[in-house]
Amino acid sequence: MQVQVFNPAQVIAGRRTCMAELALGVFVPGFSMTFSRNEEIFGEEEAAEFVYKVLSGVVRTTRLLDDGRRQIVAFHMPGDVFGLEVGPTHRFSAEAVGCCELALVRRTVLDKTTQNDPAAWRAVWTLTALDLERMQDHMVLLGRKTAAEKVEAFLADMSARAPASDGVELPMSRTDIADYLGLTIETVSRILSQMEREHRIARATSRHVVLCDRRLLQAAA
Amino acid sequence: MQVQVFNPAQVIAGRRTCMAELALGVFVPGFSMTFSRNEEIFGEEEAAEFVYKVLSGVVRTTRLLDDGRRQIVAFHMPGDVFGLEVGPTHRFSAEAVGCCELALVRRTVLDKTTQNDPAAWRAVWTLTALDLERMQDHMVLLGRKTAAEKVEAFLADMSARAPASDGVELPMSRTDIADYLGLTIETVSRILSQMEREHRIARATSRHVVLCDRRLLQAAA
DNA sequence: CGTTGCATTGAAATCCCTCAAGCGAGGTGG
DNA sequence: CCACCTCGCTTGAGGGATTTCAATGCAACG
Repeated sequence: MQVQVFNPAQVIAGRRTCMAELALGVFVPGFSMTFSRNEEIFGEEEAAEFVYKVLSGVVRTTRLLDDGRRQIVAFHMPGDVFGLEVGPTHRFSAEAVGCCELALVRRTVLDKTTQNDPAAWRAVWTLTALDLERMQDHMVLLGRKTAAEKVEAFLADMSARAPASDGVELPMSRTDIADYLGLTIETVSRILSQMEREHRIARATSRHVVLCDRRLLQAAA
Repeated sequence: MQVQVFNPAQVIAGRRTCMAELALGVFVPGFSMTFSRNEEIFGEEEAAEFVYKVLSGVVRTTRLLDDGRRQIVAFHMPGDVFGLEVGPTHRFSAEAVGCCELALVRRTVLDKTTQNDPAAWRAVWTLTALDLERMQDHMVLLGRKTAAEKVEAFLADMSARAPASDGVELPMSRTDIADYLGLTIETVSRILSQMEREHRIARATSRHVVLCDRRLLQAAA
């Protein structure tokens, strides 16, 4: 997949300043930016200068192996914060799944905010800890679930996080889904087709899925 | 596997009070306890009353699926902290891999410490964030690596975290290794045998492995 | 010396991947 | 407006990595 590269230094001119509520009750000055489809937000090993919050659209964070194998570590939906690191550099890359708008906050600014504010620290910790919980759940999926179970869990999760008026609108490609679930695009496609044959889902378009199965809907709630 | 159950309320009598350095520079009053092989430290859904630090031995945290499939989320080595939750309950169970000694700190005591101390909060956040980093690395392994790569990565990791005088002393069973790597015991065993045939490792006993391969040793460092 | 638990090994089966082709929507240029 | 291309998705056939099932080995222990 072709990925455009974004260099923050060049684009600062196009920023719009704003106050971002990074976590519950923690407001910090930052600015917002838009990214187009597949545009790189930051890359692996890059200096972690900013913390990001999704205002609209979806972001994926990914890890690449030398031979091209890719694992999507997370999808970030509106309201989600990402890019906060312990060390000085990012440990994976982030790209816009579709066109999206982000709030950027300088790491140094965030540090200054939390320096004397335990409540702000608790809020930041909660963000990270909730992220950790999500990762742990996903590890069980990656390590111990079958392809069918993976896709079902994914649909249920997306249905909960990005509900459309009628069913789920999947913002990402089959390749993204596969790299998130540890599968191939073909397997994802086949399982969706089979679920449709069994009337457990219906498809308006390839990206718009309606959940019909009782169990799926329950898992989504 | 048979798992004994531990009920903290019954055992408080046997505790020894101590000051635990939960995170760098953060000392809190707690007490220490010992657990025997396969003894349950806490269970899924249980109230998260304590935070734990490994003093000696190894602990595994696991998630169980209804049909018995198991995923080991992490192994905790001496110095590691585990059991700290956002919500009121534990999200997985923890068991002693072998006989081990833990420091227990009441969650309420930790909360009181961090309440007015941003530095303590930063330390706690760092613990959680480093945990998150480890989980993210492990997700790539689970989702995108072959069985051979998984075992190699595991040996390298254990070699770095639990180095023996000569090679690696694996404290956990093949079942534990398999459930950590998303494989079966048979596959783990076969790959170790194959690595031995190729003189990439040597085995003193089934639990004591010596790394011979250049690449493995490099990965361990 | 039998039992028990853990580890290894083999043979067969299965799930998922790889390779390859076809399909359909959307965009571009003649 | 239609031919043509591209890109993402689907489908099929075959193969391979890993699991499953089953048996054996081996060390510790009573």
